[in-house]
Amino acid sequence: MLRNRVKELRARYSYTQSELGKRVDVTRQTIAFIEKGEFSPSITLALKLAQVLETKVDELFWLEGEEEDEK
Amino acid sequence: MLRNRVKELRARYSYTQSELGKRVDVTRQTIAFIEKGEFSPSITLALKLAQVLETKVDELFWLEGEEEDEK
DNA sequence: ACTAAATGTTAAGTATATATTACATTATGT
DNA sequence: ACATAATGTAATATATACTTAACATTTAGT
Repeated sequence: MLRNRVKELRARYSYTQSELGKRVDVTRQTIAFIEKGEFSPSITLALKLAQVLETKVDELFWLEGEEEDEK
Repeated sequence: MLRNRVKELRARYSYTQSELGKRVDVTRQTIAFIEKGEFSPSITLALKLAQVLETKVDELFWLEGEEEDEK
């Protein structure tokens, strides 16, 4: 399960979803999806987000709980 | 431009591409593509790789050079 | 030299990230 | 109360990550 702190850090900088999206070059819907945890962004986007939000990727995103694949 | 140290760290652990793939639950071709820098993996995969290779995502992957989108 | 394992690489398919458009709801400022 | 900005959310389309399968080349062990 992928978790993240994007919404929290975005609030800290008082960025709107649109503003943040513009800074990392994606649409506001993409930011919204990420904040809702609906998908796992590319690492390129994650790196840009960490850069803009002045943090480390490892502090912005992390894996939590168990994997559900029993493989 | 996305760069990474996967091949280097994989060598340090003497993992084969297949072994590493198995540990992070992708195929060896996916590992090969990443090592060649052919695409930008999901952050979920990047986190798993960092975990298995005992490093941080920010040390495994980084953005280099200028963005080519003039937008 | 032989064999098997590891890697390089390519093509075609599937899954999913991201864009675009659109509309509804909520917050903010006047 | 009104207008506008910000957010929630959903549908459809496109780009790209990732899989599967296959074959060729290189490497390591005997």
